[in-house]
Amino acid sequence: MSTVGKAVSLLELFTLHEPEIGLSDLARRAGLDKATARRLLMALAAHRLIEQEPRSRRYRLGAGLSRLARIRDAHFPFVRLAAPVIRELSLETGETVHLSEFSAGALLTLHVELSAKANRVNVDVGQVLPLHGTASGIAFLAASRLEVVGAYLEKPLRAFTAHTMTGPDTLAKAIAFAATSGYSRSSQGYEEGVHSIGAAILGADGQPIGTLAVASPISRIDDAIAGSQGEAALRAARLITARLTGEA
Amino acid sequence: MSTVGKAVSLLELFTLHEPEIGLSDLARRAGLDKATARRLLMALAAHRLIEQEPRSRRYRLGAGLSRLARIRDAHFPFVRLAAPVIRELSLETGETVHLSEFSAGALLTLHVELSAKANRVNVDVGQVLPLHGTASGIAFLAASRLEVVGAYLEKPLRAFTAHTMTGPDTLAKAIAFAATSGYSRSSQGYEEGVHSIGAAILGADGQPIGTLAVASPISRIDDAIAGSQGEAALRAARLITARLTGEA
DNA sequence: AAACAATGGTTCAAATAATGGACCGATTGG
DNA sequence: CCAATCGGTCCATTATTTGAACCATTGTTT
Repeated sequence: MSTVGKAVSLLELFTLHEPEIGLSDLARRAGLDKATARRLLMALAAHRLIEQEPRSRRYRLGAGLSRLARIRDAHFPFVRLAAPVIRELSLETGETVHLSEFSAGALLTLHVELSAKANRVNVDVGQVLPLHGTASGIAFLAASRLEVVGAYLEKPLRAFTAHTMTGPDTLAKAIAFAATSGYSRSSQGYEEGVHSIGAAILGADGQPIGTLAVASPISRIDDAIAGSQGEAALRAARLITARLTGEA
Repeated sequence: MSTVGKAVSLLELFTLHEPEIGLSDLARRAGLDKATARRLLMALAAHRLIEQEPRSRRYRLGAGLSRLARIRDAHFPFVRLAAPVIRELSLETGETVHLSEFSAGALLTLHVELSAKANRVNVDVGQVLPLHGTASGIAFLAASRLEVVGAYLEKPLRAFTAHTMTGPDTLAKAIAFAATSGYSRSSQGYEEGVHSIGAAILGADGQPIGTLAVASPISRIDDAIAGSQGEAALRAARLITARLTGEA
């Protein structure tokens, strides 16, 4: 791996649950030598992508990241524009709703609005979703150009649960449903007991850039509820698309 | 410079005003070979810190930065922690109060609490403040290490109004005042008719990371009021510092 | 249309920067 | 009090990065 890749993989070790990590720990988990890890951390710290807590000497993500993210978000205000719509959709459906952006062949979860119910689906920001096997992914594929879909379906597809759609035929069917109805549906394709409804968000060029999805415990879902969630998800996705492309 | 440093300096070429840059341009500005720049960009793109617009083939900051910034902000909630204190200070003084973070040689306004009065100072989130010429900046310099201050004062300083302090001597005096009293004072240094009182917020290492400032119409200010605003600003800044560093 | 000057992207021998085992002093915990 | 772990440093060896020369393509100028 490139040196830069190693440095970035150090950054990626930090999570919401573990925002500060010591040197030895970082080196061990990244599979690097302690000396190497330290040199990389120092290089990152020089640009404020990493900070070091002076008391404990542990490392954490730096302010430079916030700065760079602000620049990106100002130009590409996906989350900022979508967040209120996502929240509204969560209140309307009473379920957890999450927003994802397409990036490097997968969907990256950017924002989550959790259901207020005790029995709810939990999704983490930062989670990477495959294009097959999640409602978000199917909705994304359904909005993509055919050549993109074809290229994706050629590769072997991993099954995450016993219900994951891996056959090209069943997937094509699900994609066709999403293409006609405007929303996709996935029952326990990624995690047992979770039902999801997805809809694609489009960029200014009409190509999909991300998705939103309503995730419910399967026990609360029947066809009528799924249908109304689908309509609501589609409306929300179209609203975000319109605002993003300035057609508001 | 380390390879990692070069890669990060590529990221730092993107700004609010120029969020997409082509390969040759990036290489030229970073002082790197085209081939080198591209390899670094590819390494960054593999981790989603950079994206490439497929049509124009230009590069932009990637979604991974937003992800990492979210993790950092969740753990190091500068604005979230400071906002209630800012609000309280605004209510106490009856004036507009704003919060800034040091970033790339200047202060970036992150949060504003406007005065309830009709005649008030308006400040915008996102506004960039110079270190000289604003009360925030003087307070920041007064809390910085001497070498940082020296380096900054060496460069020629722009005058924003007829009252802007640009001479090293007058600035040194203002900094000295801020260093002893804990708060800085600037009268019409950045905008005519505006009087400001600033105080620095410190990180865990004792170095300043940002500032807050009380901004009033100059017609409402006399020395006694300025003094009480200064004491209040200092208390508020210390409270935020304490909460940030966990010494609450 | 032809010539031109950019652009993004690729290759490979040479040069440079990254690597990691050994080591140090300081904490920590049994 | 000792053993284990921590963060941090050193430097000969090694592997990665480097950049001039090279395409193919695009868009501009003559």
